[in-house]
Amino acid sequence: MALLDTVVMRGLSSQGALSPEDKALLLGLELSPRQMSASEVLWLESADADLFCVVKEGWAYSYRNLKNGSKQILKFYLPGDIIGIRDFGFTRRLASAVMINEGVIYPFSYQQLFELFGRSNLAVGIMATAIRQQALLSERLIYLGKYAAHEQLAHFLYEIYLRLKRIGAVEDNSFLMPLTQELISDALGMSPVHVSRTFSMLREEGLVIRDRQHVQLPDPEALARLVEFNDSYIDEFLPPTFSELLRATP
Amino acid sequence: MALLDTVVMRGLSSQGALSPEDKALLLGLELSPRQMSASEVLWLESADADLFCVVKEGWAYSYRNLKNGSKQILKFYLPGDIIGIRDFGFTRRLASAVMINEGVIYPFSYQQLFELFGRSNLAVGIMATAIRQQALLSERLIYLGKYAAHEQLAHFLYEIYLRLKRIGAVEDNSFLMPLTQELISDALGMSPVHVSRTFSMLREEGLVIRDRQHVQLPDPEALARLVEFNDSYIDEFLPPTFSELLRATP
DNA sequence: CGCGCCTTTGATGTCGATCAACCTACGTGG
DNA sequence: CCACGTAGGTTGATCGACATCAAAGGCGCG
Repeated sequence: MALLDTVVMRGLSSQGALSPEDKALLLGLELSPRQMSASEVLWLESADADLFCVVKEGWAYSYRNLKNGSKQILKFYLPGDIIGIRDFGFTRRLASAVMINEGVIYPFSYQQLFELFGRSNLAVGIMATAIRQQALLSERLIYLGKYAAHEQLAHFLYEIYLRLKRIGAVEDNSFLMPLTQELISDALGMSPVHVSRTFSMLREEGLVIRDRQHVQLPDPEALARLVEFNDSYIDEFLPPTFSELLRATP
Repeated sequence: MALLDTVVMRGLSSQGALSPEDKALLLGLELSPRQMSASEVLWLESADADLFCVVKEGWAYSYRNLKNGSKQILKFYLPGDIIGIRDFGFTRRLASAVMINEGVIYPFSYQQLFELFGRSNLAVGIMATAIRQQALLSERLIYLGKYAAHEQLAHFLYEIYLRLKRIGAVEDNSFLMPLTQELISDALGMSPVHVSRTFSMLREEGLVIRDRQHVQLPDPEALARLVEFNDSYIDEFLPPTFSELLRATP
């Protein structure tokens, strides 16, 4: 359970890239769920790094505290995401991780991952997960660099929209987003007030309707055009050629 | 040759985490060098992704073109770095990659990587490389978010300094940096003029002396303090516990 | 020597930060 | 059931960091 629920593993599986033994190995991990309350801390920056977490229910985020007292959010984690991959290969956490609302997570240790690495196909899956995270980070970086606030926010919302859509959490172009404007401001590196103004701007243009946690994108395509969104880095699981290579390699 | 020259693999090797067979496998890859001229393109955004490149000599960078005509540089690659890991797991390149000055690279295909994945220890090494890149990206993201121009530039220079130092390319606190201010501006998301002004500011404070490609940091520690640099994400190769786990796992 | 690339310096404009007040929804306890 | 407190959100006024435009000063190279 749980690791197979991961976004990437589901993709691998649906492409027939996982052998029965691979699946058995994943299932054999025997992860035990842990109930988390809102704002509960998974770990703090520079704590010892020794495990990952698969998010089953709820949202979480990772962040770093800054000198000036504010913080920079690196990523929001939705159900199906793996938290902690960033720190794999380091002795200590590079960022803190905290739940946003209540939820359920499945922790699993580095040691368990090592066992999976014995099977090359799974190594590829884990690797792909890590790379995908990096892709999300790159996109954010690009938008932080030279884009105006409304473009950043639009891009951010569209990313969330796509990620929720692929786990079936979007209906009628609307979804639940348990984020305060302050959290969003910490992610986009702007002030909370400006996030508010920017939401107003997008509302007036008919692109985003938001009431507390309810968000609706009346015309997602228009939004995508505004931000020139290249969805491949979210929609794609693994390239077709990979599945072939994986089946070919013993 | 070449893959063993990689920063991470050298780290792994020095910790005794690579078995003789691992090393043999790496050496057996038989990579052939390719001479590159300045500004030569490795690949363009959305080209088919099918290989990596180990940088042997010279500098390179990856970037994305933006709507407004400018570009965002994602990363500068120095000798010992691997270019293209970001795209592994995607069918197409997420960013273009270009040489800065002339140099030598060793291309190797995805297929060759798959063969390495059969050996779990090597999978871990590759994985660690990818994660490390992500860490660099995270740091940049943090600095783009809420920091002033002089802090960003200081952070950028100190990162380059550390990376060059670990490959032995720093002498007397000074090094060669074949970057124009325009390239730096594209990386930091600010205007070229402001990069110039910011360099002046750092010079007046006695933190950075720059003449064309020659950069000297009279007091690296002062710079590190200014940016609260946490070098673990560059200095560290693999945590000691990893080496144990790797030796333990068959 | 003279052309181009890189860099520097000055003047002006603007996007978003900051400070501050107010408003709304919601939960708590009297 | 209402009074109140608190967290989140909106709106206005002011200010500053950086962008942009423009011109001029090195430095290397053909």
